[in-house]
Amino acid sequence: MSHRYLILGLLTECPMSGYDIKKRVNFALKAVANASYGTLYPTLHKLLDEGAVEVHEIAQVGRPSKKVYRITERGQLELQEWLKQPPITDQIRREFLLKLYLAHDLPTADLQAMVRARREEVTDMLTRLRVEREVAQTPQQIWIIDYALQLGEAELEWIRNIQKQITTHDRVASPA
Amino acid sequence: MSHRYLILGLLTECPMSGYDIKKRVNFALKAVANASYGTLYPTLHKLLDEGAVEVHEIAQVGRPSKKVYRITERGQLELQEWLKQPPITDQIRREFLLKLYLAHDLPTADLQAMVRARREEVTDMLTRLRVEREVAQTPQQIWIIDYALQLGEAELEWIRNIQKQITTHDRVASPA
DNA sequence: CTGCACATGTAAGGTGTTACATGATTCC
DNA sequence: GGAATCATGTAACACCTTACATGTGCAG
Repeated sequence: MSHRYLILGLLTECPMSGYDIKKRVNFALKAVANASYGTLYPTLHKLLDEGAVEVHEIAQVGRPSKKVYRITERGQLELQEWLKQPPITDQIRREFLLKLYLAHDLPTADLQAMVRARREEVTDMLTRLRVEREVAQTPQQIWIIDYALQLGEAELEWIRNIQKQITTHDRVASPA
Repeated sequence: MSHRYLILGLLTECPMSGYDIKKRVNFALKAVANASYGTLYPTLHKLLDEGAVEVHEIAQVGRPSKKVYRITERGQLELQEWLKQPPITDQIRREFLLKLYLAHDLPTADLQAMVRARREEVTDMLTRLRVEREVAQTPQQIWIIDYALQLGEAELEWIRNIQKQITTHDRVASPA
């Protein structure tokens, strides 16, 4: 349901096509949201049916014509209503954590490899985020990136701790 | 798909009924997973069909008979295979963050209320987690709780920062 | 000439939640 | 008497991803 409001929210910034919305989500919000065409286009059609957006088809030379959607007053009201509702509390879901929990009888070396892989993944993510932070334009965008950075750093610290525990409770595999 | 392995993994600890599995998930894993009966029972039936688990019905006095599921060798092999696969990287999804991002033209007071509410939510969560940490029994359970604690504390710090920014860029509503 | 960016869409399938249905016992 | 705990299950629906289908122009 919140894809609906994601779209309405982005159309508040400026009118856009479905294709543009996807790029925008991948640029400014990829740390916390995503939108596939399979969701995006049907949702736009539905919003159109309900009068929350309106559309203007724009012909282009050398490339397919685009449908630019603009939010209506009605859509804006609906968005404001939603924003005023208390947000739902999303669960932390990490397949990585589930595996770690269930991995009690996996060989220690495998467990260490898993944790090491996750550490690298988080490190890479942090690097990417720091680059993105430089090019971010609005305070809101920076908030989102800082959120992801803060969580990533926290996870790294947690991982270092786990690694100490795994190393000490059993023999160590040669580090990669 | 990972509910399947969550169930297999818990049945590795000891044979259980569907009802028991739910309690166990809510106890040891509620920070990172959940299991509704609507998923649990159909998944158990499927695992039974495929020979990954076996069942023994146990009659009880004064309450419904229970079906105790036990993992088979085949189920254990499947679980080990899955554990060896690299975990998928789950996205951070927070409706709260999305609202914050989209709330640029919401009145400052509303924005502040939203952030304050989130702060309280996280604070409460941390309190609950610290209690749970005391009663946790295995290192794995403590890992999970520590993960949630670490992230929660990171979010709190981030929130304090956001609050400073919101306060300064506009007049302040009277604090609650 | 291969692949990417532009641009829109549909269909099938997987995954999961909520609500409903049933029914005994125990605690307040 | 009402609510919670024990215990199992189904059905309807919401939601989302993947893969497919289509087609042009430009850069390497």
